[in-house]
Amino acid sequence: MEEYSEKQLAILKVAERLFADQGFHGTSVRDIAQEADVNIAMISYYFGSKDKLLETIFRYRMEASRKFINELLENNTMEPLEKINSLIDRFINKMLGEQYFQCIMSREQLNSQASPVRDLIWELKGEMLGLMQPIVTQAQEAGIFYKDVDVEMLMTTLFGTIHQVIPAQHILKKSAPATVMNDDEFREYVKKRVSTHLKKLFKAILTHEF
Amino acid sequence: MEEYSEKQLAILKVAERLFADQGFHGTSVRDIAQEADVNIAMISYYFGSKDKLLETIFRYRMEASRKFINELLENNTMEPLEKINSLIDRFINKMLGEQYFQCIMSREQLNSQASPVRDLIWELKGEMLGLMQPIVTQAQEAGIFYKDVDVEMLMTTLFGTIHQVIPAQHILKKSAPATVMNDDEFREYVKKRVSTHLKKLFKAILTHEF
DNA sequence: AGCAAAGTTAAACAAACGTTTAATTTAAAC
DNA sequence: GTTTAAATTAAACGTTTGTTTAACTTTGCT
Repeated sequence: MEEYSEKQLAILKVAERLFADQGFHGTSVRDIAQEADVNIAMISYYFGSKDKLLETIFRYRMEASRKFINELLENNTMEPLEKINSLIDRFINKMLGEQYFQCIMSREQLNSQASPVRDLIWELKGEMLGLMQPIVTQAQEAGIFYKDVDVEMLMTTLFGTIHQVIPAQHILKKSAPATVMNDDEFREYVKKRVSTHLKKLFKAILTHEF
Repeated sequence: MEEYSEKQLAILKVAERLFADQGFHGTSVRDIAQEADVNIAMISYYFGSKDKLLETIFRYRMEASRKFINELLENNTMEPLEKINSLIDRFINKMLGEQYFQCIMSREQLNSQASPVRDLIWELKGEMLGLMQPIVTQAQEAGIFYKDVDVEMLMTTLFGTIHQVIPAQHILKKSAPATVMNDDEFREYVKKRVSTHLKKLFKAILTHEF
């Protein structure tokens, strides 16, 4: 658990945005330095290398994700379906709230070559699966959820849908209702739409009710 | 509709694999030339530039996708749900059959900067949506499908799930049944698993039956 | 004030990048 | 067999890449 100076945070923030928008190899350290308004040498000075800068971004975000997971583990008073719905909403909020990082994840998980970053990704995904699995299993044993469900694939659908929505937002704007929207309103509109869709999907497949 | 020589096809094939595995900017023309066993200059000679090489790959694959779409449009004798199921299976087959290209699409659709390639992607996605939309609408009007369904989001789920499965295959191998599998058997196993999952999901949400 | 460490800078580094050149070989046409 | 165009090559092109250097400034401590 390290702390970062303002300047370091500025670099991390700019780098995250540029890596998301143009890819890791599509972004030069000079681009980052210029937009963050620091000297090029500071990136190596602070983070060691461009690779380690990416790794730092990952560890930074993943630490937050771990906390996020642990918080979710504490909700014990809810009904199974309420738990699932809460989980869906929290996932949507989390992932759409850090879209730049999610873009980087989308990209990096495609790399065929093994790397520390790729390992971190699948480690985290495993933990997320471990979050939903027991809820479903428990509800299945209690006879509340239907037995014949592939939870791993359901998690894949959850991730996949949200990851697909992130770059699709340009398009969703066109099919949105004609009412004028500022950025915040549109963000809420998207969240609501994904949330409604995923909750319906999960409820239907898990409980066979509507 | 152009034709390509063997050497050109060799370059396209190698480039597609490398772009998928390491990203566009992560792959050098020297890498491509070496693996395709041609001189570096041939790439500029044939395709003009590295950018146009990527664009060529896209146009090549997209032409096939267009044909694919037109074939799907001709199935008129089936029941609505059969049509959907057939569509799901064909999508899975298509996309898992060209995984390298789908990886490139996954990456390129994240680019924030406008480009010919990005336009092509969303154009194609629109066409795919236009493929499912009328089937659903027609069945809704006939009272066979439930009214309250967000087809655009459903299509997002379809794409998202499959796009998420492609890089997740390493992991799926671990949770696969212990029976020994060669590559072809595993590929079939994955297809079957995704297919079963998606069909259940679509049937539940569209018909409210199981 | 004086000193040591940390922070910051412009400049330079070698390596890798995409692309082009000019020379040579191959193939096809007459 | 000669000619013309296409294919292929090794080498060089000028940039850009990530990283390092060495000089300089700021900061914090005694």
